[in-house]
Amino acid sequence: MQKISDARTIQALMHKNGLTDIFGPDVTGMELRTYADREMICSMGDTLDGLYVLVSGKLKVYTLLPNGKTMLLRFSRPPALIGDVEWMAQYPVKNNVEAVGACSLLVITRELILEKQANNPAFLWFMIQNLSHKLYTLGNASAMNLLYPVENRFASYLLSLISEENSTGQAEEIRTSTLTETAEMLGTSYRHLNRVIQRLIQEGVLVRKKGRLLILNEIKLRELAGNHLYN
Amino acid sequence: MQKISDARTIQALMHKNGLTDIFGPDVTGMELRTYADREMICSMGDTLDGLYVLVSGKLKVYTLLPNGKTMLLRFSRPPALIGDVEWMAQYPVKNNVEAVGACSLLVITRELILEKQANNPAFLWFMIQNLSHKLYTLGNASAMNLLYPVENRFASYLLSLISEENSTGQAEEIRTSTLTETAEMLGTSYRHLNRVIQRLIQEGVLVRKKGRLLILNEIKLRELAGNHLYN
DNA sequence: ATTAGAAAAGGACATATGTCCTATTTGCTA
DNA sequence: TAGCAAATAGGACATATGTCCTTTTCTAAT
Repeated sequence: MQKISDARTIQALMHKNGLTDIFGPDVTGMELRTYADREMICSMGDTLDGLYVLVSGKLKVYTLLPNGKTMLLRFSRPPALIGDVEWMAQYPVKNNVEAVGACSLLVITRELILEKQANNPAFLWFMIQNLSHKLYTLGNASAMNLLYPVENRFASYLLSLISEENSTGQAEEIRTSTLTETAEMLGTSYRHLNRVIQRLIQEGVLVRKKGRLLILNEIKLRELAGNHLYN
Repeated sequence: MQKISDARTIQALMHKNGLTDIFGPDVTGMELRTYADREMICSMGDTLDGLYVLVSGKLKVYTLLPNGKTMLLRFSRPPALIGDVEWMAQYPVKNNVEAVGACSLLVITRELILEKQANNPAFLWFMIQNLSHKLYTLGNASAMNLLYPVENRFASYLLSLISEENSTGQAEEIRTSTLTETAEMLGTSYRHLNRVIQRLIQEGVLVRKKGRLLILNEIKLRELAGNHLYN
């Protein structure tokens, strides 16, 4: 993780992400942090030092279950807030947030929030809209998790991870976890996930290549994914 | 549903539920509505005319899935907000909210919110804390739905429904749905729910009596429920 | 008391998934 | 290049759950 203090860069990102309308044009106390692939933005048990706004890249958000396993909550893309639930309502951090590829986040420090924004209706509305959106999408994901079997959910997971197509017209999985970790996050066993992968290979939807999964039939995969559970 | 306009009653309930601190002492534009058992507070597709605050009784909140089935989201007890997600972020109503027993709700009308509260930081903070709490508990419920089999989830469901113990020391299920509806809301089949009930009867946890389920071993039921999924 | 419809109960068979374990492959380090 | 640990793959057996259907019980109306 690297901190960047260049005020012009920060100002430009704020403007680009509509944050100037909320915080006003002359705000100070904002930081820009960049993270490398797989770097943790925050982990369970952490105390957050502010709110984080994802302004570029993608994040994987997952939680730890009582049985020690993990469970994927969502992938986040800009603009997304990290830490709003825990910080505002003063709950302990219970989700892990991990960079998928390089990411940049603006950090709204605690002082900025407490001293200047706690009574700013524009900022509070921003929070409300963000929380409502998360509640809405988590409700959808929760329903789909209960309703759909692993095949559909894995299809959605893959679609959340594919890189741009290479020159052969195929999309390639961005490997962010081992298959064991992926199985855990999808709430299934490694054994069963492998059955699902095997079946998708037999159906010509996927192919293994050098330890990666290539998507041969993206249309079919989207069909299987239905509503994107993890977006 | 009955509307009650007595200002003294409304003022007393506001004070009792801490709403005077938020809205101020001289607020007008609030309504009190009482609902009978099984009456709908709102249904999918409705347009809400304000925010609802549950001040007495209990509500069952469930959603409709793409396959036409329902799924239980939570039981709500006072103080709980209804309609905050949909109204604030202008999403369509996608949950059904149904009274379990007699209920009373204060309705904060649209005019009151738009004209007097939209820039009231105390009110906005109230919203934020409510949304954060819902997000936190839905995340827990989502995880448990994925992690625990029907037996545990049904145990939690029953514990959310029991009335006070009768003189024989047993708790009795408040029947709010047919078993078919209950199975749907728990995301399982009627057949499987009946297997689970059969097993719990064989284990001496439950007994059937005149079409109702009596809880014989509440300790065991709480053990099975673990974290209360639906509270 | 009877009847009809709804709700409940459960058989039979199927699929989805979990657990436990062994074998093979891959990747990294020396 | 070799060795070792981790990751991957899959067999065998088990449990959880779904689907489809028939039978039984319950409830409400007459």
